[in-house]
Amino acid sequence: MNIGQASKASGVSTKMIRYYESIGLVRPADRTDSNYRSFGPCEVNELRFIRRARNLGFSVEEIGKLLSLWRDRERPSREVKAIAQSHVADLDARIAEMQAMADTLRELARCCAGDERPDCPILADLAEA
Amino acid sequence: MNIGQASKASGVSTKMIRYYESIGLVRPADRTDSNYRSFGPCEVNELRFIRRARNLGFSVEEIGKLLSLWRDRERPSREVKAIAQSHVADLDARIAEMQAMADTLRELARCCAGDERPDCPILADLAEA
DNA sequence: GATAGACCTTCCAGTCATGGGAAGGTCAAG
DNA sequence: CTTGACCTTCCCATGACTGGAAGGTCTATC
Repeated sequence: MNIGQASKASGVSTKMIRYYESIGLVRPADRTDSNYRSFGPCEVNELRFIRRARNLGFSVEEIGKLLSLWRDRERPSREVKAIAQSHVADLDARIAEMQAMADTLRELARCCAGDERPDCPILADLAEA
Repeated sequence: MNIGQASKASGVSTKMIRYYESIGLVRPADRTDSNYRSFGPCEVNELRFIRRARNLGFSVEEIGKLLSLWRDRERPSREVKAIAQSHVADLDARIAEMQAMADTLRELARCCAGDERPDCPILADLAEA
C-alpha cells in the first residue's frame, strides 16, 4: 500500500501523513526499493485513529499520548479518561467564551436598525464600551 | 505619546501595534525626529476599537471593514449589522461543532471506568468507530 | 560628560495544523 | 517509448501573534 492508497483508506491526506511522520507522531513508514513509503493495515488503523481524534478536537500532542496509551495493552483507563476530561474542560471553556461573544453581538445587532441610517449601536459599543 | 504609552492606554501590545501597522490595518503612525512612532488620542481610540473588536472574536479582516465603516460618518448601519450577523453565524457554527465534540467525549468518558483496568471505551471508539 | 537602564527601531524566526507547488524520480498502460 | 499518474524532498504561505537579537535614543544620576 503506497501513501495515496493509505490516504484514501484512512481519510488522512498524504501531506498530513508525511507531516505526522516528520514530527514523530507515527513511526517512519517502511520504504520500497524505489523509496516509496509502504503501509500495512496496522499503520492505516493508526492513521484512522489519528483522524478520529482530530475530529474530536484533540491536539497533536494529546493524540501522541492517546496513541501510546492505545499501543500499550496494559494501560490504565484512568490515564485515557484524564486526557479526555481535560480536553472536555478545554472545549467547554472555549465554548463559553465564544458563547459570550455571540450573545453580546446578538444583543448589539438586535438593537441595530440595520438600514440606511448611520446610527449604529454596534460601532458605538466598539468605540466607547 | 510613544508606542509604549499608546500600548498602555489602548491595551494593545507594542508588538501588535507595529503588526497592525505593517498589515495596513491602521495608517502608519507619525514619526518623531528620532524615528519613534508618535500617537495622538485619535490613534489610541482606534487601537481601543480594534482591541474590543478582537475581544468579540472578529478577524483582522472583519475589523478592517468595521474600522472603515466607523470612520465613515455616512455609513449605513445595514452594512455593520451584516458583518456582525455573519460573524455571529460563524461563531454559532463553531460553537455547535465544539459542542458536538464535547458531548461525544463526555459520553465516552462517562462510560470509561477510569481506573487501573485497561478496558477503555474512549480508545475503543477512536480505534473502531 | 559619562554611564546605566529603560525605552525605541528593524528584522528574523517560531508557533499550530495544514495546503500549495516546484523539481525531479518511478511505475503501469498503451 | 511515451504519457500521465503516481511518488520523493524541499520550501513557502496561512492567522494572529510572541520572542529575541542587534542596534539607536532618551533621561536621570553621578
